[in-house]
Amino acid sequence: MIDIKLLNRDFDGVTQMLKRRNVDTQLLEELRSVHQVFKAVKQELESAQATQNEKSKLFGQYMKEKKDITELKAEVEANKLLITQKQELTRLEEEKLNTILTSIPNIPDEDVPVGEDEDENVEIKKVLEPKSFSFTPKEHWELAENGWIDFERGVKVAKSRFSVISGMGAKIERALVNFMLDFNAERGFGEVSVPVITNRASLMGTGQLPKFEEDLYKIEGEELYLIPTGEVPVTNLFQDEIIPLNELPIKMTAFTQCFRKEAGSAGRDTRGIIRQHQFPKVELVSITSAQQSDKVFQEMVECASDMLEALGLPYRQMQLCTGDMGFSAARTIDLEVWLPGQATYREISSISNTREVQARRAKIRYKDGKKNLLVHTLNGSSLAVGRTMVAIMENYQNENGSIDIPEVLKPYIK
RNA sequence: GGAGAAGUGGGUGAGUUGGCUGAAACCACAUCCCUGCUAAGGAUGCGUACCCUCACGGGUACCGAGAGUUCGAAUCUCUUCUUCUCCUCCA
Repeated sequence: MIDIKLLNRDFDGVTQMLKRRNVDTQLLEELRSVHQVFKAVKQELESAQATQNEKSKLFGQYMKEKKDITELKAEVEANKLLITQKQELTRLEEEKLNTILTSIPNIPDEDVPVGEDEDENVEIKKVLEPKSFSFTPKEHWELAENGWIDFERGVKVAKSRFSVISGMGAKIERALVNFMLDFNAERGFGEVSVPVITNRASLMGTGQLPKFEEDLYKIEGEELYLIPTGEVPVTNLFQDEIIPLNELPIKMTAFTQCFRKEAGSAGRDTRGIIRQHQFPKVELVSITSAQQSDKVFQEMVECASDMLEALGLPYRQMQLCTGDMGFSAARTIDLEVWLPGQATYREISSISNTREVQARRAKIRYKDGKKNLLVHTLNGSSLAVGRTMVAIMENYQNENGSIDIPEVLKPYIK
């Protein structure tokens, strides 16, 4: 949700910035005019309410002084009607306002490259040379014949895009989670364990709702949803709070399962566990002041990057262009890991600074002296665990189909 | 799941025969004064959001949430959520 005051103050500037994300200028014009109408109507409402308060006070006086109240009563009654009308009007305008407001994506940072889609993302750097194989490297689902991943049984107990990890695969998955959490802890990210089901308010707070409902699993009969990412519960931990400045930045890490319907992804990545309805992920979330946010963003990018390096997985950093960024993000850096089986880099982490956008929705503020300011919220995967396992399988495979285990994971595997 | 009790500002906690209470008091906190030594005393300020105003200042809403009764509700009614206690149940 963008800052409506900023839009009013600098309409052309905001319009320019949002144009880079293909937001229709006309929509912004409409937003501005709806806001004007809303303010006007609300003011009329408030002045009618002020009258009502005044007259009601008089009423008490008259009663005490035993004065005649029939005239006053008539006035007050008429005014009451007016209030009801204005209330209805105000409600309608506010609804319109919110509908537009919640449908506008975040303003990209000025230095974010403009582009249509992922083809125009900009590579920042490549780290670690993909190793060359003396044989044709297999894809992870072929390697999974070693028993690490059981696709059929996943489908049996649930449906397609679910799988079962077993044996050494399961041990590695668990080792990865522990390794990641420890790694993050060392860099100052405090561990939290949170609900994987959240309410509507939380999903509104981080921007998944109202626009992306079709990709969420909803609990039948309740206003509850399975989380599509740990970002939702962790960020919303501070929903509606005012945090003292000296407690910032708050840096957290959490391991959760994530659930996505993958609506609109039919036919993509149908083999393997790259795209599942349920997947484990270790998440990083930070809550910072405006001044801290760039620095912490960098720390998060480094944290995830160094983790890949520690695991010995070749990757590249990509700066997403305006067209490829998520709805709430002002800037995003994706980490893409090298998959020898596919001979391509695939997303394994995505780190975003949403600036004030989520904070405004979730009402997360901090107190700087006497002022209450919106925090900046940042989130990023500290690697998707499933995809990390895929990367390990493919990068550490031997010709006979066996898979070596990265050094850093060995202490975690008994 | 069943039966009771309760939900007020950062905290404790008044207010529940409806109007003068957005809300006493105390604590905490902030600034200033006094004092002078590791403590104390005094003054003032101290919720959130939106709107009007260059500013001083003013308006509206909010006493868990939503709806209702009323000229007027923190105070009455209904719904709902949460917490606590007692059962029941359970990893």
